[in-house]
This record gives sequence, structure tokens and C-alpha cells, in this order.
Amino acid sequence: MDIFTTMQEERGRLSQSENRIADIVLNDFEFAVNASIVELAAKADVSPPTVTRFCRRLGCESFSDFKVQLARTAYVGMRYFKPESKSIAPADVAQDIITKAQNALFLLHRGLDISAIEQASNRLAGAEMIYAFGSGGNSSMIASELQNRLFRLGLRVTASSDHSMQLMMAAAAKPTDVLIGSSLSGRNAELVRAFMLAREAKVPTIALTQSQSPVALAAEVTVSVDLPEGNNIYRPTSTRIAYLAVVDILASLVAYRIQPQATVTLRRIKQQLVTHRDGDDRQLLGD
Amino acid sequence: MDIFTTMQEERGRLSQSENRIADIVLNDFEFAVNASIVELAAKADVSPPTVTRFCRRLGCESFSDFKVQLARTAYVGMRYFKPESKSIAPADVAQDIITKAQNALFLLHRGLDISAIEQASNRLAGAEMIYAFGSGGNSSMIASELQNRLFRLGLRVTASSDHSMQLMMAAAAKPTDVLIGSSLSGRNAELVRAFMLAREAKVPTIALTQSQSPVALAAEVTVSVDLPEGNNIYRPTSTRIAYLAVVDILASLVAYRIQPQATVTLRRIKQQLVTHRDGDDRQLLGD
DNA sequence: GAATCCTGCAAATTATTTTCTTGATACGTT
DNA sequence: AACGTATCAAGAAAATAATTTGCAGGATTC
Repeated sequence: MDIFTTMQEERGRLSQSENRIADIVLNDFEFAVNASIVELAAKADVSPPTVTRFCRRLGCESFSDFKVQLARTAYVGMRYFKPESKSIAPADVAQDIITKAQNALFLLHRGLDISAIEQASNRLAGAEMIYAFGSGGNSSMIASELQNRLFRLGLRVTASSDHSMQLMMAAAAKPTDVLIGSSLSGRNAELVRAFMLAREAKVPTIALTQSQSPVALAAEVTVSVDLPEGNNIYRPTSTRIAYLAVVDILASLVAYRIQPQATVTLRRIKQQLVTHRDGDDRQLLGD
Repeated sequence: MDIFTTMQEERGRLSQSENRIADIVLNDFEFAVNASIVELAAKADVSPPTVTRFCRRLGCESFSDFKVQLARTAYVGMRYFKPESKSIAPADVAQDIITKAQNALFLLHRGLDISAIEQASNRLAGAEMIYAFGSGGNSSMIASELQNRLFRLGLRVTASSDHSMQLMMAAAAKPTDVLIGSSLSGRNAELVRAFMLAREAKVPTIALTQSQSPVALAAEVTVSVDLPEGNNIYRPTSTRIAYLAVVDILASLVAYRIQPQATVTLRRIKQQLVTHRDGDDRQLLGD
């Protein structure tokens, strides 16, 4: 658990002196991470021992341990608790977006249910045919990404972002197949219906979505991704990066699971691409 | 500049004692970041003052400053200089992928040419029609992502991953249009040809690609993304996350540039999606 | 052989933590 | 309601630990 979260959670239980310290740390991270205990104490108008106690309360060994913990999560977590910068200077916008993306990955990692991921990859690896569903800009990208990654491993897979097709495919699927669907909100009713149909036909179903959402509940295995989406309407993107990472993890696990077969297929595709380019082998799969 | 890079660069100029310290820090980061100067000195079999001198040489104020710097880049940079873990345990695979993705974002940010990004977004914002090109799994995704993001801002945009179409479109484009193309390797010869055609017709061209590559050289404005792609053939993904972030930044800047218009269009699309769902406004654009 | 640089020792300084004490607040008892 | 007790916060001072500086011996290089 990271120190920022701990600080937020403990906030209520802290004494007023400790709260002053927390304030300073949260608001002027740069200062806090470089300051000595005396400087920090002075700025918070408390005594050094109080700072030590504050660190201990937060679960750190010592003040320097606290600083390390702080610096450690800072790069990713720093902006998470701060209001989004209002600046529209290109450099700030860039930094903002990148930090958010890193945050999303950070939070994804923290909340990742490894056993669900493992189950999902096992089913995918054993499927005779895989149907990857998702609609709208984001989830349809995830679906085609799944197709993209899995066909290279020698698996049979098709992606669809078309609700009618999804329903028909779900109805046509067999128990030896797997249906995997993605929905950022978890409230894609048509996807839920496709899952229902599949489950009636005993087709294994996997959802990539928010936990406890309708989509999550409709699927047999749910790899849940719970991230707070920023509320700037221009930027609904960072969550998707987390989804992409999930796909990446899934595909990698599937690859390791069916290794011999995958290596061969991959090599063949790569060969084809390379010779078609300029004979330079540096080029990796799928420009 | 981060401490890991500095350490790598200074490596040759360090004395043997200092090299021993660097070795320990690089190989056992966890230890280094938690150790006191005495412990670290003992492990490297040098005296504490040598450690202090080592830190100074690396441009740090003091040992504790060094530790903070270390902890700071660590979360992202730690694994970058370490051989990739060989473990295929799901938790390790997940961590590996996420760390790599964060690294990619980190390196992207470090190498980002803000003025190029700004130029690119200005052109996009002023275009009468935008052609977004890219082929293969990754770049075609980037192209459609561009379409996805830009049409919401009320811009006219089409994406194509088909080389023949790309050539025809490039030939048909007008000087008031913009052609934007992506290529991870920078060696997509057909995309180069499309750029050439466009430039002949005085159509502004933007490339998202590796700097100094054929594609980069063919375009008028290049937003360069230079990342070392890991060499595990199963995972060519992290670079793409960086590309997505670039698209995100571009789209955001364009949005800010044409704000009034964009807000209206966005709201309309959103309205449409929301009413079509379950009336819950929490749902953000483009599931 | 001189100069430079590395390196450790010991002392000095600085930082951090512990201990002890005071003051405040809350709670229970009369 | 008033008093006493318990509990906790917080600082002062002392103790400890960590870090840095100055210096000198030794190695290496030119």
C-alpha cells in the first residue's frame, strides 16, 4: 500500500499537529521530500519528535524511511490527489496526460486480481475459437487488440464491435469456445445479453470491466478494472491504457501457456513481415 | 535527468570503489534505497566517506538526496536496466508488463518534443479534412484512435490502414487538409510514398514515428517517439501505449485550441450515448 | 620521481530518535 | 456539578546514530 493512500485514510485519525504535517507533505511534495526532519517540523510548526511519530503512525520505520516511501510513490501518485492542473500549456497538458496514464497503470496493478487473470488466460489458451466483443471507441479497440494479439499465437479468434453480430455469434458459439467481452462502464446492455446467450449454451465467458457492474455479473470470469476516470470530458483515455495492459498480460500468459505452437506461428508471421519490408530484422511484429 | 541514467553514463569515469557502490545500487535497489550510508558502505566494502563522494559525483547534494533521487526514479526506472525477469508466474508477468508500460511513458515524457507536438496540434486544429494513416496491428490502431478522438471534436477525419487507399487519399488531399501517419518502426515504405505524394500537392504532413527514420524524414512535422523495444517477441506492446499517450496529448491540445466548437459536439455525442444507455451520466464517452 | 587521485581514519558536525515531562482533554465517580 | 484520574498529544533535552569534513597514507600514472 502506498503512503499517499495511507495518508488519506489516516487523515481523520491524526491529531491536529499531524494533520498540519500531512497538509504540508500533500501540498508541497517537493519540499517534503527534500527537507530534513527539522525543516519539515519547522514548517509545520511542530517539534521534530512529532514528525517522527507522524511517520511511525503511517507505518514507516523512521523519518528517512518515510521520505523514501514518499519519493517512491510520488512519481506516480503525486498528482493523483491533487486537483488537475488547469493549465493548457502544451508541456503541462503532456505531463498531465502522462502522469494520469501512469497512475492508471499503478492503480491497475494495485487492484489486479491475479487469479482471475490466470483463469481467464487458461480458458483462452484452451479455446477452440475465441469471440472478442466490445463496442464504442474504447472497447472495440480492446476487442480488436485481443484479436490482434491472440491470432499471432495461432489461436482462432474473431473480434466484433457490432451488437447484432455479437448476439448471433454468441448464439452460434460452442461450449469449447470462449467469449471475451470488454466494457469500460460495465453497463453495456447488449454485451450483457450476449453473455447471457453464451452462458445458456454453456460457452465460457470472460469480462474485462468494472467489478460489480452488470457486465461483470453476467460473465463467468471477470477481470475487473476499477479506476476513477478523470472528469475532464476531453480525456477519457487513461483507463483504456490500463485495459490495453490487461490485454497485454492476458496475451502474454496465453503465450507462455501454449508456448511451442506460438513461437512457430509468430516466427512465420514475423518472417513474412520482415522480408516484405527491408530485410532489417530490428522491426518487431505489427508496426 | 534521472539518477539511473547518470549512473550508467558516469560508469566509465568512476573509480573501482565507486563502481562497486554503483554495482550494488544497480543490482540490489531495494537494499540500497533502505540502507543507511554505513550499511551501504559495508556492503560495498568501502568507507562511508567514499559513499558520500560517490553521491556528490553523481550530482547529488548528499547521501540522503541520493536516496531520494533513487527512490524517485525507481518505481519507473528500476527494471529498465535490469535483465527482464524470466519468471512466467502470472504476478511477475503482470508486474513486468506494467512496469514496462510505465517505463515507456516515462521515457516518452523525457524525450518529448513539445514544440513539435504543438505544431502538429495546430495543424490538426486548422485542417479542413484530416487523413490518419497507419498499417499493421499497432499503427492502424493509432490511426483509428486519431479518428476516434478527433471526430468528437467536430473535425472531419478519416482513418485508413490500407496502403492503396492511403495512396489514393494522399493524391486526392488538398493543401487545406492534413495527413497524419504513424509507424512504429519508421520504415513503412508505403507510408513514405503517401507522404511524398502529399507533399508534392502541398498537403501538410505529420508523422508519429522514430526520429531520423525514413517516415520521419518524409514528413514535414515529426513527433518523434524513440523507445527501446524490449526484445521479448511476445511483448511489442509498451511502445504502443506511448503512442496512445501521444495521440491523447495531441487530441487534448486540439480540443483546447478549438474549444467552443468541441464542447458542443462532445456534449451532443455524449447526450446521445447516455440516453441510449441507462440514463446514468457517469458513463463517459466511448465505452 | 613527482603529481594526482583514491581511500580510509578519526574528528566534527549534523540529524534523528528516545526519554522524560508538561499540559490538555475526556471520562468516570462522588 | 465538581473533582480526580486516565489517556493522549506534544515539546525539551539528552542520547544516539548518521553523515560529512579534514587530513594523511598509499596507490597509480605520466
